[in-house]
Amino acid sequence: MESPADTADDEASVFRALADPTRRQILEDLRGGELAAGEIASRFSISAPSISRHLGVLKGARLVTERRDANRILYSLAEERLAMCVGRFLSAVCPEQIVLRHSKWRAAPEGNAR
Amino acid sequence: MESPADTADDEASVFRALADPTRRQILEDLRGGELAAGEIASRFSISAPSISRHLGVLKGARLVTERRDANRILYSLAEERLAMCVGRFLSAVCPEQIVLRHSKWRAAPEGNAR
DNA sequence: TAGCTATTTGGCTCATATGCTAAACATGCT
DNA sequence: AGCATGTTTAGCATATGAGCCAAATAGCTA
Repeated sequence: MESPADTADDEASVFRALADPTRRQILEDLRGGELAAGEIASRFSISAPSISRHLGVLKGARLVTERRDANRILYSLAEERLAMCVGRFLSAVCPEQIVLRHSKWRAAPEGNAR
Repeated sequence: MESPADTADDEASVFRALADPTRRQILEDLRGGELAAGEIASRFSISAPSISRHLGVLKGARLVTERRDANRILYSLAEERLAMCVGRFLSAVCPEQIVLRHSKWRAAPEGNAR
């Protein structure tokens, strides 16, 4: 089942995940299809454990999903979630500039934490 | 003239600016038009100096512009830049999900920093 | 100039984030 | 079982970030 938390501090975890350039690059790399953790790590000059941590952050923000394939763990991109979370914010701030293809999210609630 | 640095570490400054919920809220607040620093600060429960720092970060990412009006400094939203920077990334990662209204940016170069 | 308001800057504390290496865990193979 | 491979977890060092208060700067008005 889908996790219920989808509008509130969700945005926070997504934008924090996107704050790091390595993580953004991982997402771009996953655009081509699922990749094993090691394959991802080999594209960067930082250690595998560090990449593993980045993948953990992305997974925590639910921007990627993982599945086990024998020895390896394959990661894939949660495109729609990324587009929804970021798109929701973008259309709250500059709705004139952007248009979402799938507009099936709920409008962002007015109550903001401050 | 547009500032020349517009594709490279620009994205980094924008996404780092967006990582903080207070800063995202400031951007949303500026959606209604320009606001003085003090007006912005009064909407939050944190100190004016802290808000000033947040505004500095947003200004550094060129997501807001400032203009002086006598005593006060009025900030306004750089909507298009926000849409462009975030939209460029979004369409690099999940181009199927989103569509930009003004598509007048250059395509992101292949050479990535890593 | 003095005094007032608005805003930023300096200097500090505390928490979080990122990187590393070494060690643990998981899976498959012989 | 024992070993090789792939990945994560533990533990640590250092850097960055966000908050505060006090003090400095900028502009206005008397």
